[in-house]
Amino acid sequence: MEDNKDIFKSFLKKRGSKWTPERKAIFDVVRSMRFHFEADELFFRLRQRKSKISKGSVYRTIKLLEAADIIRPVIFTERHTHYENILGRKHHSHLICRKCGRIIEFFRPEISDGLKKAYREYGFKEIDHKVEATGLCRKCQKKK
Amino acid sequence: MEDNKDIFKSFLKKRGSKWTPERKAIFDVVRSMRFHFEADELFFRLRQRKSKISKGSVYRTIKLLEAADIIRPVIFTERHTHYENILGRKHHSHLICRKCGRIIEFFRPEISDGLKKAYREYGFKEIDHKVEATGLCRKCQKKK
DNA sequence: TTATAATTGAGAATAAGTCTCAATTACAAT
DNA sequence: ATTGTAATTGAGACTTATTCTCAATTATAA
Repeated sequence: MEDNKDIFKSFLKKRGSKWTPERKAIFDVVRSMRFHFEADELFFRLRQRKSKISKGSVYRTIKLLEAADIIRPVIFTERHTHYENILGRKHHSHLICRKCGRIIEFFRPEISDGLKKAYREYGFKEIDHKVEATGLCRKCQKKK
Repeated sequence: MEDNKDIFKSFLKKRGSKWTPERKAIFDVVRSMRFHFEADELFFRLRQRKSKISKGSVYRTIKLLEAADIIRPVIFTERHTHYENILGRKHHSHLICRKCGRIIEFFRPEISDGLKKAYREYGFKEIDHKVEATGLCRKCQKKK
């Protein structure tokens, strides 16, 4: 397995882009995120670290991290985009409670299997997929 | 099967809301949409029909149609929300070409099966789900 | 050390969607 | 039919995530 610490730097070098302190700081924060996050959250955490990186750079770097397959957008039917760190993680689906908003990550081989068949059937080359299932969690079902 | 023409009217009556000409006009346009659409598209089509319904009413009515399970949001990683008419349609997944944007709707029993298992495993009561698979269609694979 | 093309910060711009509120309207009760 | 009233509407202001612009700065190849 490649060293995760250098994956973004390598990606940038490979495409002739620069490895700047701003990009390093943003990548560091992203690597520290254990769950889903939004652009604003990165910005806030950078501020906590006394960094003065601008929002513009945060958004710009998010796009680069997406292009590098380090994060991917996960959309939860809200207005702003959520991301998740996918470095070294198994591809998974999301189960979301409509009432309390709790998010559970799960993996089901049947789903991967069905997707693989669909890609084959329509002659598509696979890139990525998202599965978002909504419902009511046990607690919220009781809470009439 | 219930008469689709009256489903929205019944829904509104049942909850003590009014059946207005504006809501009827918007529902008519929605019923005429064969594929995915955005709020703006409804607004534009209403204008073509010489209707002067405001954007506010379009957005408000979209929410009601969602609550009535007549349309549902389908999110394609873009900034604005897309909807699809689900009246009398089988639940399906989307396969999207990253290059040309082509969207294919498909159904795979393995996916329904995997989702059902996930809902059961985590004790969730099912509401809805979305599956969005992205890749490159046959044509775009060739077009290096 | 220097040249230069890429990157940055600051803040203006954009645009989808929401909110406000006075005027209008559907419809239940008379 | 008429009326009372709560719901709905249109118009446009507002919000807010994200993008854009551009002059100043900086990483890096030469």
